[in-house]
Amino acid sequence: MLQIGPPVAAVLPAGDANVLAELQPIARCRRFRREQDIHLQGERCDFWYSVGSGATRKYLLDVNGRRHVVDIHLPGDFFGFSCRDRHRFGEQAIVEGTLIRCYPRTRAEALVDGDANLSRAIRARSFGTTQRLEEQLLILEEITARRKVHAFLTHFCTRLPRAPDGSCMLPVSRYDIADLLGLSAETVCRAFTELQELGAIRLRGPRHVRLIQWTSDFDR
Amino acid sequence: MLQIGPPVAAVLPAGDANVLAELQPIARCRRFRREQDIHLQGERCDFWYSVGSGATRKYLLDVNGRRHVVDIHLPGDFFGFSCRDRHRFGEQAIVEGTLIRCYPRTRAEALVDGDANLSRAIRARSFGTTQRLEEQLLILEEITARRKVHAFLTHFCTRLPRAPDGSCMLPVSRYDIADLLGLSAETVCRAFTELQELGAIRLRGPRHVRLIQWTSDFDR
DNA sequence: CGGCCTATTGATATCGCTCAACATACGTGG
DNA sequence: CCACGTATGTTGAGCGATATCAATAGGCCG
Repeated sequence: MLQIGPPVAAVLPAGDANVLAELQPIARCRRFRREQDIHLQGERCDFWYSVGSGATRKYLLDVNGRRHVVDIHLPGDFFGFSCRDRHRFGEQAIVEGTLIRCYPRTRAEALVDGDANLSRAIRARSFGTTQRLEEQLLILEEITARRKVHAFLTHFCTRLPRAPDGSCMLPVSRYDIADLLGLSAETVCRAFTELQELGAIRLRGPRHVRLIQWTSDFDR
Repeated sequence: MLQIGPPVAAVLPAGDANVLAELQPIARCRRFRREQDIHLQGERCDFWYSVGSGATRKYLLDVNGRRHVVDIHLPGDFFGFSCRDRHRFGEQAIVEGTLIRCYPRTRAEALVDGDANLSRAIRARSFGTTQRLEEQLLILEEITARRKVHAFLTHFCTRLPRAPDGSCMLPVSRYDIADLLGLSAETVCRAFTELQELGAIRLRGPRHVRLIQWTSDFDR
C-alpha cells in the first residue's frame, strides 16, 4: 500500500509566489468555458500558463479516439512548459469560467533570463510538476482499481481546498478520473461505492468526498 | 492505441550538451556497482546528478515492501532535481560500473544563477523529464499488459543505442519492467512471448530486442 | 559442480472491461 | 410550472485478462 507524499504546494518556498508575481506584467488573463481548449495538441508552444481559478486537464486523444488524461491543474499550477516547439498534449478547462494567465513564452523567458530569483522559482515549479507526475505514476502502478482510486483521492484532496470537516469538492467527473487512472468509468464508480462501504471515504453527493483516517488494507 | 512521442534527446537543442559542460568543473565522478544506491529515499537533496554511462532506476519501496520504479535514467539524463529538501525516491545503478557525475547542489545552483544559458539548459532538462514522465503515464494508462509492454518498448528503444539492424540491448530485467509498468514479472514475460508470436518484436536472447514495423492492433 | 538470479510456462481464482439498463441532476424550452 | 433531453452517476451480468502460486529452464559465477 502506498504512502502518498505531500503536495507540491507544501514543499515550495512560500516566497516563490511573490517572485512569480514578477511575471504578471506580461500576463494576459483569459476566462474559459467548461471543455473549452486553452491550447490544442500539435499547437505551437508560444505561451506558458498558470491557473488563476477553476481547473484544467492535460489530455491526449489517441488514434482510436480514446482520451487519456495525464494531469489535472489547479489554482497556482503552471503548465505549458515544454522543451519542444509543439504541444504533445491539449489542455482544456474543466470548470466553467476557469481563469488562466497566459505568458508569451519569448518574453517570459527573457524575464527569467534576467532574474535569478525568478529563474529559481520557475525551476522549482518545473521540479514540482515532476514530483506530481511521479506521484501519479505511483498511483497508476497500484494493482487494484480500489487502491488506485483511493491513492488518487488521497493525493488529489491534499491539493484541494478543504472544508472545516475535512471534506473536498472534486472538480472532476468520474470520467476524468477514469481517463486519468486508465480505468473504465464504471470501475471508478464501483471503487467509490466500495470505498464508502469499507469506511475509507464518505460521500455527500457524488463529488463531495471526505477521506476517513484508514490504516488497514482494502483487501477484504 | 498509442502513438509514442519522440525521445527527449531528439527535441533538446544540440548546443545544450556544450552548455551543460560548464557544470563539469564542480562534478565529482563516481562509479557504482549493480544495485548500489546513489542516493536513498529520505536522504537530503544535496546533489544533482547526471548519468555518464550505464543506467539507473528511480524507485520507492512501499510499506508492504513492494518496489515501485518510476523512471529509468540513461546516459545524458539528469536526475536528483527536487523542490523539497529530502528525496522521496531512491536511485540505484542497474548495470555494473554505472558512471555518475555528482554536482553539489548549492554550487550547481550558484553556477546556474550566474549563467542564463546554463539556466535554460537545466530548465530544458527539467522540462524533458516532465515530458518523459508524461509519456510513461500514457503507457501506464494502456489497458492490456501486451499494449503496455509494447508501448514501453517502443518508447524505451528510442532512448537506447541501436545496432545497424535496429535491435537494442535492454539494460533492464523483466522485473524492472514489471515494477515500472505495475504488472507482475510473469505477465511481462508472457507479453514478450505474445508480442514475438504476433511478429511485433523479435528476440535474440531475453534482452536483445528488435522492434518490427507494425500497424495493426494487438488484439487477436 | 552447485547456488543463485533471471526468464519462462502452467493452472486457477479474482478482477476489471464491456455492454446494458437504470437513476439522478440540471438546463432549456414550452 | 412542467416536459423533455442530455450529461453524469450507479448497478448488474458475463467474459476475458491478470495476479498469484508453482514448477521448470537457462545462464553466470564462484
